[in-house]
Amino acid sequence: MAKRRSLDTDPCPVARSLDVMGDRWALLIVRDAFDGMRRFGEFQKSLGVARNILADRLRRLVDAGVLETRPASDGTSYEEYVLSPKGQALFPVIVGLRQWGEAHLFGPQDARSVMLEQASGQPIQRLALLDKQGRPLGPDDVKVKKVER
Amino acid sequence: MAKRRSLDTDPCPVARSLDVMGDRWALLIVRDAFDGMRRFGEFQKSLGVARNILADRLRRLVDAGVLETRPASDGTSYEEYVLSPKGQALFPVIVGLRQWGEAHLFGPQDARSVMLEQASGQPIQRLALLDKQGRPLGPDDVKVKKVER
DNA sequence: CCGTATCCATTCCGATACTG
DNA sequence: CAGTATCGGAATGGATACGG
Repeated sequence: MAKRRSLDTDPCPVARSLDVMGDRWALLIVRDAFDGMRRFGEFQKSLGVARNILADRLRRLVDAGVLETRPASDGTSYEEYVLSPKGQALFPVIVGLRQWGEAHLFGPQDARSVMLEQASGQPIQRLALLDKQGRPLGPDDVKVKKVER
Repeated sequence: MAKRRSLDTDPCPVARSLDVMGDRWALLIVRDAFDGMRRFGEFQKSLGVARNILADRLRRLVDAGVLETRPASDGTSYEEYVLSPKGQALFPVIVGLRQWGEAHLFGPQDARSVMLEQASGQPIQRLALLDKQGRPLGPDDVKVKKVER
């Protein structure tokens, strides 16, 4: 009784995304992968997560097509975990969470250890929805359209 | 033993965001709030979640400052839950998850029941990071800068 | 170093009964 | 309708031992 209902067939794409990525570790693993981490031990050290949990989450992300495995580049017989194109497409989500956290979850005295900037050294202005003319949109400019198929 | 470690003082803003919003229901509640839902029963019906869980999650989101309560507008003695400015700032995160799900979690035969468009009726192009000139940036254009405080 | 297996505590979640 | 209280089962997470 009381089995956890999967959202993988939910009509809402937000729900389906959360079914895959909506737990404590998945998006942190993806964050680290964007940071260039590939090895089991790198993730484990960065996250401080138990190894059995990490192994389970990596497996799920591989099954979901977010990560891909490849033979270790250092000749050892282990795996490396790299973002697939599908995983790379999560970039805006990671940035959105980062900017929200920076703006609303740090006090004035609080240490900020990371911030985003362009590779050129310029700070990034913001994350935005663009219309076809490249103009940024706000919540009130957007509506959800119900579609039958 | 084995107590769950909180991430609310983690130096990474992504981790702090996930500490607040990184569970199965929080972002779905916020999604519904963006959709105009305010009442306990509306959320419950939309999510199908158990009422005790919903009550707990609403309380946490209020405590976190993501939602605010106000007296019911219909004269009843209950509460309404509306997004605070802090909660509204999650808009890009919701949109990012929505677009990722639309792009990668629906098969060709699969029903899409919702899609985003501008209030004007135009489809939205995409979610992007903007530099100061308003140009969209990709993952390779961005780096993380470590900052001491 | 990379995992897997096992054990145990905590947390999550659904069902249901109950209150105002 | 809007919650609260309680229960039991499932999932999560940490520690640790073990094997490749």
